[in-house]
Amino acid sequence: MFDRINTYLIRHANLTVEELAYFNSVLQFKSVPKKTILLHEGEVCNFEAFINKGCIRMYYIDENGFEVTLQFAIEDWWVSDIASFHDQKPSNMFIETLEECELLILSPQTKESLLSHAPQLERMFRILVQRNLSSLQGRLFKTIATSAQDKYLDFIKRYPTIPQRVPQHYIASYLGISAEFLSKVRTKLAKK
Amino acid sequence: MFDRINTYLIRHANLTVEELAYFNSVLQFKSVPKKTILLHEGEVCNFEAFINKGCIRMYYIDENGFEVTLQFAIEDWWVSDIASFHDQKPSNMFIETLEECELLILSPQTKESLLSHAPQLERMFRILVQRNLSSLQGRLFKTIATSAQDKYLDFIKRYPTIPQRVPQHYIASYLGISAEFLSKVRTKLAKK
DNA sequence: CCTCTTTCTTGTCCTAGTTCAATGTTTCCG
DNA sequence: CGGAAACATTGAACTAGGACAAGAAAGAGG
Repeated sequence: MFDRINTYLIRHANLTVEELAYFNSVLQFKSVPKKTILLHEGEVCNFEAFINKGCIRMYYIDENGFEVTLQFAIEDWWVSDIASFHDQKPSNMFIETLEECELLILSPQTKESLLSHAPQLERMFRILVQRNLSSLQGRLFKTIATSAQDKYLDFIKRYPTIPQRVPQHYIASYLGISAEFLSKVRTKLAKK
Repeated sequence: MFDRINTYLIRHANLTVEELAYFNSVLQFKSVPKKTILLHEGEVCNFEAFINKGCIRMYYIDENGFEVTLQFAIEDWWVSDIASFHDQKPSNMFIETLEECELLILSPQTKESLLSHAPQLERMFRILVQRNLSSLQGRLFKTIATSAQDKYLDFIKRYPTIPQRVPQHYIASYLGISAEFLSKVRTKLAKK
């Protein structure tokens, strides 16, 4: 049950055996069915979840019901609305399982106590957020600067396993194009 | 010379007088003329700079010379390509002064020693990055989901002082629209 | 195995925003 | 002060991608 996260933690932080055990002991295991909304707009996000198994989508919805997928997350990813989690303020996004999921969950309190037990985890979490930021920066650039086709090609290259796991119209909403247009892009690509 | 950053540090971290003094002692002050490129694509970013005075722009350029402004930064902001700074790998962005600037600079080494002297700064930097991430998430959403006009209105509301300080076509490149179209949006708005 | 729902495709028409080019306006610096 | 850059505006022609509609495929769950 903790194999996956322990491999992850050993790779990303320098923990003693005791710290690792403590980390495991504060995690809450949760098995969640497909299509469960883990966080609803307006709610305060009270989890930071490590995905042991499954696939999750984070997304925004605007006043007109228009959806934008912020992120797909699969095994070995952490999922949370950090802003909402950290400041305990209402979120403006949704987080939803796309498959049946096994999650290992930190609450604000357990995270706090974890950080005081093993302060070097501050560093791990900081680096995690930094990588996230940096990849989002690159994504914003591509979103603005490239054509729908190039964005799609880039996506399947970057996340080759995702297209097999999630409906195509979610990918469109990640790329910032309509589902119909993505379909057209794909048929055009297939003809080559 | 350190007034501004000390006010900032007192607000964002819990430092003793000695820690604050140490922080000041490792900062390198640098006065930089207008239109200076602080970081060029391909270079490793070796600074994290606090803006004491002035205005800075971070941007990407693609193969066709198309520019995307990632961020404007003014007084009290930290500027850096964290990914490049942290991993000491080549950057793919540019950082350029738009006005004459006064900067207070951390190098990778001084930051490291700072963090070992005052570990609670880990937290401050983590939160800094988190806020950044979260505002970038919101921006990506708006970039994808809203019209040019709404993006512009949102921008001037969010950053009311920036339009007075930076050329309009840079704002267009921040919003992800052409300079010409921004001009049209503005004249349309003015007619109301 | 069948049915209901979700997802995907294809076509037509339409529009927000682009590109290009020309002109006007500032700014800044020698 | 004057002239060259840099910046902003405007218009005309064009296009990438959107919206809508209708049908085809494909799951999934009883």
